[in-house]
Amino acid sequence: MRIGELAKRAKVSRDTIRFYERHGLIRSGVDPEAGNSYRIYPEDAVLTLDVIRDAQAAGLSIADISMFLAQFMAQSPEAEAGQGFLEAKIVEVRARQEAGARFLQMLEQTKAALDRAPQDGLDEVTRRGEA
Amino acid sequence: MRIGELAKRAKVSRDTIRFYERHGLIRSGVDPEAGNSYRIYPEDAVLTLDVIRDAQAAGLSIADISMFLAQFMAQSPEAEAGQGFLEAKIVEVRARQEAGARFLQMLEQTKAALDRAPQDGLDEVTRRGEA
DNA sequence: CAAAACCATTGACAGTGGTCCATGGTTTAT
DNA sequence: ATAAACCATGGACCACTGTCAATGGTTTTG
Repeated sequence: MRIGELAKRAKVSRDTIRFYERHGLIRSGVDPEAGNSYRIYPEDAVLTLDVIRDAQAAGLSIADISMFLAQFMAQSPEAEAGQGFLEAKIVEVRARQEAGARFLQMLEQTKAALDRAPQDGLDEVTRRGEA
Repeated sequence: MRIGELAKRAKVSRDTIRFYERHGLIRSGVDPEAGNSYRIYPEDAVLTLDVIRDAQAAGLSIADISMFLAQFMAQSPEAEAGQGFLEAKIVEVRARQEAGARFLQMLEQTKAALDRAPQDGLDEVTRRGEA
């Protein structure tokens, strides 16, 4: 498919796709039949873009995601080097998820306290936090 | 305490503390006794910096965190306005946590597949993904 | 067939989250 | 009392993650 359709299906801008492609997260080719310079993206590029979104939510940088996708796609037996990378990212992401979960609880407790007593402070949460 | 001690205790740089302060995430005063311009930070600034870290892990921007802290500290009954803000952030963070968890699973599965068969592709994960 | 819609490439621009440096003052330790 | 360590302020600078605009070519559609 061409960039416009991919953009629409994956809900990202064309420019973002080009940005990712420049950074090696997405690959494309050209149709040799057609005499134009239009890039053709494989169907699974949509899925790749979904993965990129999730990876970003997990806190990975573009460079990280590029590494990950290389490992993930790895048809070639060039693994080994990236073993440590995956392990490191797992540790990192787990920590970030835990921190995020902690903060989510604070958000929820804060809202709950404010719902309960919209006109005064929220000592409850603060006291609970001190436990 | 002074900025150096806070920096050490919270494990952030002095410049980062100043950056946060400029953006309203941290507050400080000066000791009127001392004739200097050194800023004094309250004990709980350490905790605030911890919260900031977690909030960033949850994907909040500095502006968001500023809003949140204002709600959280809210001694004043100026709540109401921020009710919707908290709700919105909760929804947002939950979604991000789920996406992050999804990606973490991919990471784990990819590593597992690579551990199992370091020299060939990782069709298992791919096939599982297609379910 | 002409306009509208699409595409590629290049490079400038923007917002975010810091970091660094220069300058000059203050405190602490030797 | 002097050097080392600390502090404040201001502004320049940085990496990252896009976004936009200009230019010129291609396809689709009415």
